[in-house]
Amino acid sequence: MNLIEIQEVLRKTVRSAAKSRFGVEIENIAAETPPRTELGDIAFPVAFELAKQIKQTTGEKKNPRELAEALKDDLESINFIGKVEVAGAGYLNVFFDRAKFLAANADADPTPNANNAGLPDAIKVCVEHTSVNPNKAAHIGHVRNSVLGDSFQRILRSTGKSVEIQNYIDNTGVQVADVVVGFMYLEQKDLGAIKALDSELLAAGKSFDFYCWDLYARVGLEYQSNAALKEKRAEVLHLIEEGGNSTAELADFVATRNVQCILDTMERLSIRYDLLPRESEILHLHFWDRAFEQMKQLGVIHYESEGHHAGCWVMPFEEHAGTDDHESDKILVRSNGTVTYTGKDIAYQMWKLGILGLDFNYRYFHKYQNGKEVWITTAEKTSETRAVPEFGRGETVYNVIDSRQAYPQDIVRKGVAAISPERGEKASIHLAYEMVALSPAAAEELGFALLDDDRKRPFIEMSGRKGLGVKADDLIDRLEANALAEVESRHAGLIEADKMLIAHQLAVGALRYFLLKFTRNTVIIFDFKEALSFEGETGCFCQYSAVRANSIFRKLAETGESVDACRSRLNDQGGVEAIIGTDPASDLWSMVVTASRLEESMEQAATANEPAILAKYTFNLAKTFNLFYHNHKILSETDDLKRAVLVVIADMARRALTAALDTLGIEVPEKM
RNA sequence: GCCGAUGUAGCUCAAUGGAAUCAGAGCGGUCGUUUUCUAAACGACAGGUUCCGGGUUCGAGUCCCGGCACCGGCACCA
Repeated sequence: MNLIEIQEVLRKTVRSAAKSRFGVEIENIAAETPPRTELGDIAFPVAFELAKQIKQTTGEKKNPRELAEALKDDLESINFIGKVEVAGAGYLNVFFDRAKFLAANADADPTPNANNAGLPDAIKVCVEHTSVNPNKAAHIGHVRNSVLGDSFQRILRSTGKSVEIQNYIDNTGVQVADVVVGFMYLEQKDLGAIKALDSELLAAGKSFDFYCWDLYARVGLEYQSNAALKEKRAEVLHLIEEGGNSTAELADFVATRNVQCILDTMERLSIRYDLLPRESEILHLHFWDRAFEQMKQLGVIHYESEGHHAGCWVMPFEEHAGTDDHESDKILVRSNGTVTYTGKDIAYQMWKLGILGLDFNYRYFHKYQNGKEVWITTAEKTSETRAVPEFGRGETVYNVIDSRQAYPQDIVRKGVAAISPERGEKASIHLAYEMVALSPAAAEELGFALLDDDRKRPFIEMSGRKGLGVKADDLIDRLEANALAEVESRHAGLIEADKMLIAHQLAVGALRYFLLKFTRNTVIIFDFKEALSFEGETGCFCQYSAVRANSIFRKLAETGESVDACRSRLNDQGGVEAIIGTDPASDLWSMVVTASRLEESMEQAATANEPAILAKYTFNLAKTFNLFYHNHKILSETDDLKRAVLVVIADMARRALTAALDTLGIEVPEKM
C-alpha cells in the first residue's frame, strides 16, 4: 500500500467509526499533513467536526479530545499503522509502521497513474496554451503562459488523463495586419521581397520573428502621426479575413513564419503541441453560423429591436462587470450583421467540447526532433496520406489565458453552458494567471527611457506594440551562456557538445522553475538577477540534488551493488526499524515520507489547477534530499543493513525527484 | 461608478479554517562547515502588530462586515 491508499483506508475507518460510535455521518474526512514530522505522518482534525455535529443534533457538548481518544483504537488496528496519538486540542496523529511502509514502498512507482494516460478509456481533456499572436517573437510573458500550460498538461497526464495540446493561432487578427501594413507600406515589400528578406535573415543567423518585433513597434509608432497609414490597417485586415487575395497570401506567409519561429522557441523549453487551430478556418468554415443557429434555436440569444443595442443579437449576462449604464447583455452579432470576437470564441469553445457539429480539416505541419507530430487546421480537405488523429471533443477544456481576460472567458463559459447544460460550466476552465511585468529598473536595463510617472509605478507592463519586453530567445541565450560558464569552471574536461547540453538543461530548468514557483495569481515582476540565478530556490537547485543522487548510484554500479539486493534485505524489519529510528524527527524517515508524497502533490496541483504546488513540493523534496545526503555517507557505510537502507531510501528519493522534475518539464543533467 | 484580484520578514514569495514554546522559504546580512557519493551544497543566528477596525469559531493570515492602499477589467474595438 502506498501513502494515498493508506490515507483512503484511514478515511473510511474514521467515517465508519464516527457512524458506529456516535451515529454521525461525515461526508468529507479531512486529512492533513502535520506541520512537522514529529507530529506524525497523517493527521485528522475530525474530532472537532464530530463535536460540532454532535452538539447540533443532540445539543450535548463533547470534548474533542475524548472523541479522538475513542477513535484512536479503530485506527491503530489498521495495517501499516504503527501508532496513533491524540494531540493538541483533539488531533488524531497517525504514525506509520516505518519498516513495513518502507519495505512495501521501496520500489513503488512514484507516479502510478501516469500509464493510464495511454489507455483507450482514459478521459480526454484539451489544454490550450501559448496562443501568441503570430506577428512577432514571444516574450517572457508569453513564456509564462506556455510553461504554465505545458506543466499543467504534464500534471494531468501524470494523473492519468489523456491530453491534447492546442496552440491557437490568431492569424487573421489586427496584430498580424499591423505587421503586414509595415511590410507593405513602410517597407514597400511584396511577398517575393519578404521571402528574400527571410532568406537573408536566415543566412545572417537572425530570425524573422525578431525582425517583425521591431517592425511591429515601428508601425505602432508611425500610427501615432500617420493617419493615412492607420487607415490602411482596416483595409488590410478586411483583405486578410476575406482570404483568396495577394494581401491574405502575404499575411499567411508572415503569420506562418512567425508560428514556426515561436514553435522553435518553445521547443527549446521542451514545449510541444498537438494541434494549431487557426482563426482563418474558424472564419472560412463558418463555425459561427453553426453556433448561431443552435443559440437561436435554444433561445440562448435574442434579437434586440430597440434601445442601445437595437439591431444586435445579444446574450443576457447577469453578472455585469462594469458599464455604468444598465446594459448587461453581451452583443454577439452587431447591428451590421458581423460577429464579435466573443461570438467566435463561443463557437470555437463548442468545437473543443465536441458540441458544435462541425470539424476542421487537418494537415500535418511539423515533426519535432523527438518524433512527435504537430498538425494544423485547413479549410479544404487535403490529400493527407497520414492517418489524421481525432482532435477536439474534450471532456474538459482548459484555456490558459491571462487573467485580464477573465470577463470574456466568463461569458464564453456561461454561453457554452447555456447551449449545453448537461456539460455545464464545469467543462470550461479558464486557467487564469497574472502577467509578467517589468520592474522600472528592468525596463531601463532594456534601454527604455521612462517618464517620471512610470518610475514611481510598482511595475511596467510589457507591450509588443511598443516593443517593450524581454524576448524569450534572448533570455534563454543569456541563461545558456551563464550556465555554460559555470559548467566550464567545474568540468573543463568535458567535450563541447556535452557542456552545451548541460548548459541548455540548466537554462531550461532555471527558466521553467522561475515561472512556476509563483502561484498563478501573483504578478511576476521580472528581475534579471532573480531570473538568472542558479542558487537557492531554483530549478538548478532541484537538478543538482538529482545529479548528486545519480552520482551515488553510478559509483554503486561500479562496485556491482544492486538496489534490488538492498531491497531484499528490508525483510529484517526489526533491524530496519532500529536504523530508521523511532525518533519522531528522524531525517531518514522524513526522507521516505517526503519522497512518498509525490502522487499526493500531483493530485493537489491537478485539483487546484496550480502547478506551483508541484514546484514547491519538488523544491522541498530536493532540500530534504540535500540534508539526507549531507548527513549520511552511503559509500563509506560499513554496516551492511544500514547501507542497504540508505541505498533504498536514496533510490526512492531520486526516482521521485526525477519524476517530479519531468512533470515540470525539467531534465536531470549527467553532471553538474 | 461597477466587477475581480492583491496587501504576510529589509526584498521576492509560500502557507487545503488547525498545532501544544516556533506564521514558513529563498534572496540579502552575520558566523561557521569540504583529508570528495559533499560547496550550484549544508548548519546556526538576526529579522513579523500577517494593511487597519470590528465579528463568527474550540481555533482566523485564511471566513463575514466596515475602512485604507495598490493592481487589473469594464466597446457594436479586435
